[in-house]
Amino acid sequence: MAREPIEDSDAFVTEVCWHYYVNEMTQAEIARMLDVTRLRVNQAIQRAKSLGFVKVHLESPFLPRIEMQENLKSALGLRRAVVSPSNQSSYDYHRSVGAALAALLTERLATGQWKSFGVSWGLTLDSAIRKLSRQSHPGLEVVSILGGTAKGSTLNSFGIASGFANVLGAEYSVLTAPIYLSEGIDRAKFLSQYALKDHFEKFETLDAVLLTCSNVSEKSFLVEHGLLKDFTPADLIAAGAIGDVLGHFLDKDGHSVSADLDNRTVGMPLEQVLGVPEKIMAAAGPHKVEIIKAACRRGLVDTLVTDDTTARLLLEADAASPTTAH
Amino acid sequence: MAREPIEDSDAFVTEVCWHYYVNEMTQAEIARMLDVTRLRVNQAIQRAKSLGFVKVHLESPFLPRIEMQENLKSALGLRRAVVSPSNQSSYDYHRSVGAALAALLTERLATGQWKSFGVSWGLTLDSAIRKLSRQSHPGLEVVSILGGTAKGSTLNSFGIASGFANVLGAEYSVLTAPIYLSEGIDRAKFLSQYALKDHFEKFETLDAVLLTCSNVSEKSFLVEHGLLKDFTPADLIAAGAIGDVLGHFLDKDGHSVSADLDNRTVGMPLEQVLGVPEKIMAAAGPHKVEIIKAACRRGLVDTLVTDDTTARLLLEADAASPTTAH
DNA sequence: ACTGTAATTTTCCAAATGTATGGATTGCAA
DNA sequence: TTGCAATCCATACATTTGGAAAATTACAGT
Repeated sequence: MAREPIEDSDAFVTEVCWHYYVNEMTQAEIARMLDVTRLRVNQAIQRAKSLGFVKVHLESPFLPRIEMQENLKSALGLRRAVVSPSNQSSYDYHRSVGAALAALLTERLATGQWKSFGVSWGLTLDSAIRKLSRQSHPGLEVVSILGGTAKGSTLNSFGIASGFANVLGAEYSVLTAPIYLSEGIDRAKFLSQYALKDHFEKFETLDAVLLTCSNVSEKSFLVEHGLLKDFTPADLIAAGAIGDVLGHFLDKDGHSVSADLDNRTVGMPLEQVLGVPEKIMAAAGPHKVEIIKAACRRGLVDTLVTDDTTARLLLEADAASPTTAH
Repeated sequence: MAREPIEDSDAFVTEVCWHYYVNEMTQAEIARMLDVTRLRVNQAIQRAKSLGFVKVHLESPFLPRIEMQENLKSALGLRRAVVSPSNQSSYDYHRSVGAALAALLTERLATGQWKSFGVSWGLTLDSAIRKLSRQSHPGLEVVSILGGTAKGSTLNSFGIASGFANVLGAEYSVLTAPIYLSEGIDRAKFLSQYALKDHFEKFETLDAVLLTCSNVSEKSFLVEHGLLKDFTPADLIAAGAIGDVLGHFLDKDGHSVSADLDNRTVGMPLEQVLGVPEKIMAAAGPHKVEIIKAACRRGLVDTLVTDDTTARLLLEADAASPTTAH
């Protein structure tokens, strides 16, 4: 080795960003003032952006899609729908929906008097965390409502709950268990463990849950990393599954296709979800259209956060199949 | 007249900003997608910025100046000091300090349990309002602690209090009176008016006040627009005045130079300010160094929000004059 | 002192952004 | 219809930004 990389301290990065965003200086000016190269300033700003140091935040983000939101509400029987504009050309589901969820969550935390809310996990929630501004909610508890997988630590059960809690200035409680129990483990016995029992009791008093969903495919994170050997995507599809919510694979009407798998799933039961006062689902992408509709039909969702691409598909599909209304 | 300017609706502006800031599309891409000219997109973004639609917000803005903050605290006997980096080349006092005050206020509102706080007026507070994100504090009341002037409506007493209340989601109460009473008006009688009496009583229970200050010069807003004919800047300077806090002109030690003028000032008395739990002064600029020091010496300040240019001058001046310590 | 390595700076270039200008277009009035 | 006035558009151009080479520097081991 030859030379240590000089680490741009957080203080330096913050100062650069302050000059850039607040004082609206150009990068070259800042470089001259602080006597560093422009490159360094440029990198500092980019690092700050990627680290989430700098949060941009639109004051009234949902004006443009109001009409679509209204249509979604009536089509899917929702209490509230949030549709964010997406970038059709380089389509990234998570970014836009994450930001919209962050804005919604901030609003709900400010006005609704939540004492605790449940979170599952996935890229969408991870993205929301990175869009949230730091807040302080001392009495609030973030409760993980789904077991985790071995891989993918940050967007796993643990990382998501603690991530929310950290940025919101809240407490958190994680579900220290795998999402699916291996064969041979007695579910009742496993769940009766001291720590788990306490945790499961918290599900009863949640003021809200943040749900996600996914379709059934090899690319799905859950299928790839979490699913048990005994269940293949093909099996599930054959049984009518079109996607999953909280690890439960559902058919078109939102009913579980495998009581067997349900029995091994460690997390909040869907029946219990139905009783939560605010059921917020954040999901987007053409491949999620069907499972979103299924989840709505089952009554698992009262607030849907999605993007306009997905919303359009949801409305089209809905208009095409008149059976939906029931 | 020939043609109406097509007004870019808020919805359009918001959508453009969402694509630009959240989806990180280029202006050209957005223009193509929405089928407008790039110029229009560019203008929409600029308008959004100037309207305060888009708020940028750094997560840990005060790391860089910690040392200076500590020095200020001990030099001026403060409980807390916030020093924001300023743009020395095109120096604008208000922008940077306004943003710093906005960040501090957001933090205090989240953690401190304020029921009401008082505000004076001026460009610095106006700038802070425009940096604040929309919040919701239903139980909070913003109380104007200083009468107004006829001119300069937005940064006047009324505009500042309602501006804070609006963005913070709070109530407000304004002081519907001129800052200085004309000669011949009986102060006691005037202040005993029904509406004013109620308002003055609110001063007793304020959890905090946001103060500003100014020096004595023809350029000072207060001197230019609010001051009575009977008092000229020259008179005040001759009497030892170096600036004003809440319309009271003070000397080096923070004592009023004109009991006569004090008697005509409509606002919170300085004696009463001393008893407020949090006394936050936001002020910057070389011309304010002396009055800031005077206000601190009088004990009118326990939290100072300023920029690094001013902080440096405050510390230099302080080191030069050993009398300060007392 | 020499050399190899790794990081930084310099330099350069392409893309994106901000701004100005002449000409086309539109709405209105005579 | 014509002329006027104001606006919008296409274009061009200067600045700023992002990123990627080539050149330089600092360090460690020989």
